[in-house]
Amino acid sequence: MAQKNRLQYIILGLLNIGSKTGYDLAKAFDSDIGEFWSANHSQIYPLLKKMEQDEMITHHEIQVGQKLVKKSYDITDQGKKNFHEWLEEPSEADNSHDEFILKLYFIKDANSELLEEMVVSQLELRTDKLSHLQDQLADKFPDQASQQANYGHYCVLKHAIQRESGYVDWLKGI
Amino acid sequence: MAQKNRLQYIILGLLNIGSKTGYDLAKAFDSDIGEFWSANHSQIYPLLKKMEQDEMITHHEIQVGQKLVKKSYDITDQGKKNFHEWLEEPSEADNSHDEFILKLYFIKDANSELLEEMVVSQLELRTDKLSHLQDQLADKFPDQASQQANYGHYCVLKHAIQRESGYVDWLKGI
DNA sequence: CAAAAACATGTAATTAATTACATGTAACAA
DNA sequence: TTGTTACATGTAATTAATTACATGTTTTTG
Repeated sequence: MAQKNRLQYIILGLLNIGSKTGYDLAKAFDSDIGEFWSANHSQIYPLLKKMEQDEMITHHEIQVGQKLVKKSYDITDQGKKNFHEWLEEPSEADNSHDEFILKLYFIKDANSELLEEMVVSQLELRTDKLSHLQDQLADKFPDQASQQANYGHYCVLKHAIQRESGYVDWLKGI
Repeated sequence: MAQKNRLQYIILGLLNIGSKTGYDLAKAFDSDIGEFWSANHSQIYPLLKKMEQDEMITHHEIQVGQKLVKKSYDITDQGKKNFHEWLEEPSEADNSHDEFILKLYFIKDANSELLEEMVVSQLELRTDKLSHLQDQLADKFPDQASQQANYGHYCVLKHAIQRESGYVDWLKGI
């Protein structure tokens, strides 16, 4: 395996909401999901083909206008099973692509038990990370002189702390 | 071009600070830089080779112990030029890999004019984005019912706003 | 009605990135 | 001294992702 192929799960999640074309899926990355993930149509169309081979999804054709036939994709039972297994897996606290946010996006029910579990474990992960960052700050930039000496690095660390701290606050509010 | 190959600039930035081995560079992604970027040694070593061919860097060998010879890399004038050109380019407000943070990390001087410019343009970009997100929230989740109906999506949008808002505050503090 | 924008679907070429494979040295601690 | 951890450097195989190429239809707007 080279990567977790999370795009696959995003597609499953989106199709779990309802039937969609490749174009619809691609569009989702221009708005909502684009907030924390990106994908191009040239990545989506081949993946849809592969996912259909793997029996995660199927498609039906829709006649539109005189000539155009579009493919609308649907999630299969196997696809739903895979999607839910992914949701239940622990999420890494990656700095770039945030898998937790990604999973959260697909939780509909505010009172879901899964949501509760997800938030608790993520909160643990993030508070650990925050205290680690705070240790680093104290260690590397103990005084004003050291802060000024490497201002960019100092700012970035401050930013990471603020981000993590905001993240923790937000998690607590869920 | 398939991507911006920002790893190249990170390496230039790190070598601009001082001579380093491939191992040193790889280690940087376990601590500081790991906060907002990732790279493996298997990506770094081949890239170092390529960058040396492109005359961005050179290396000298260091005898250590009885047998081991390590390669310590240095940035060339051309490399420095390229690095500074990158710093001066506008940074995208990507959601995953944050190029602005990346550049900031390499700014030493708190009173640098470049820093001032960078912050101003990034602030503009980010405030625009924030207001766009706030519009989205008002549009998609106007009442409690809509928030509950799609709680995960609501949380994610709230998170994006909180993140952007924190980002803007942090930028203002630089 | 004509033009433009949005819809719709793909492939090809290239580059980026991960995981796994592969090997060996040096320093340090028990 | 022996085992473990950290240092050190690569390659190979695979997958992920971007950019560019390619084409055509439908809907909307002026």
